[in-house]
Amino acid sequence: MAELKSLGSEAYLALAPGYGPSAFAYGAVRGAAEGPRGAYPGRGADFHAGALGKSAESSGEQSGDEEDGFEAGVKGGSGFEREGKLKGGALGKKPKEQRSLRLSINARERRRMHDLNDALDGLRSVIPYAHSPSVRKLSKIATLLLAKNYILMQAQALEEMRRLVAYLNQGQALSAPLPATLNPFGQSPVYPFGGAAVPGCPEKCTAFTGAASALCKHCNDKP
DNA sequence: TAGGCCATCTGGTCCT
DNA sequence: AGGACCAGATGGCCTA
Repeated sequence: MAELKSLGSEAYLALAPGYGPSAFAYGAVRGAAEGPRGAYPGRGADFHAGALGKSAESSGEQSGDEEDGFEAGVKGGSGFEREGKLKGGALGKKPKEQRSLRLSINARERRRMHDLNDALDGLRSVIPYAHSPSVRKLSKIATLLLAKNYILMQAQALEEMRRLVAYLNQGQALSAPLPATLNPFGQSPVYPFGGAAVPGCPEKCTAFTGAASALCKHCNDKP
């Protein structure tokens, strides 16, 4: 599970059951190239011949998206469509109008899904995981679950920071224990005191948390 | 070959 | 009426 190295935190990897490390590993290992699939026609990516073949062999009604100016690939589709029928919708319209309307609706839906995928790509780009070309990108579900956990951990880190600042400023006693680490993602540690020891370390650090603070470089440098 | 993931089509529903 | 959103269905690709 080398692909998980970049994450470096079990808490961060605590995805929902079924989408945990094993499921995540699947998504991460498949290779970032993404292959022909996941490439949208008209988006500068090659469209796999299989889909085009399917398009040709199906009803022939789904060849595309004139409005978008590209030949839409066709995978799947309902039985009705494959039978060359247009069920429901656009009732009372001529078949040609029905088909035109259907193609328009399909194109809109395709654009909507592309926008959704773009947003997911944006989310992937800000999630700390292996963005290596040799590592397959996260699946959609893994992206969402990872993002959720990342947000939770960031909130946890922020809370510890606030507690420490409050303690140092006011000397108030804090009872709640702090997270063991603020470096869950294998990134370079960021210390709030510019890489220096917390003033008064180690007395204050141990008094604050009962153990060395993850926020104090001096504490973390100790073997 | 089975299972996972994905793109696409489609009809229904809700909103403007 | 038209568009956005959603969920189901379908089939292709890839990996174990």
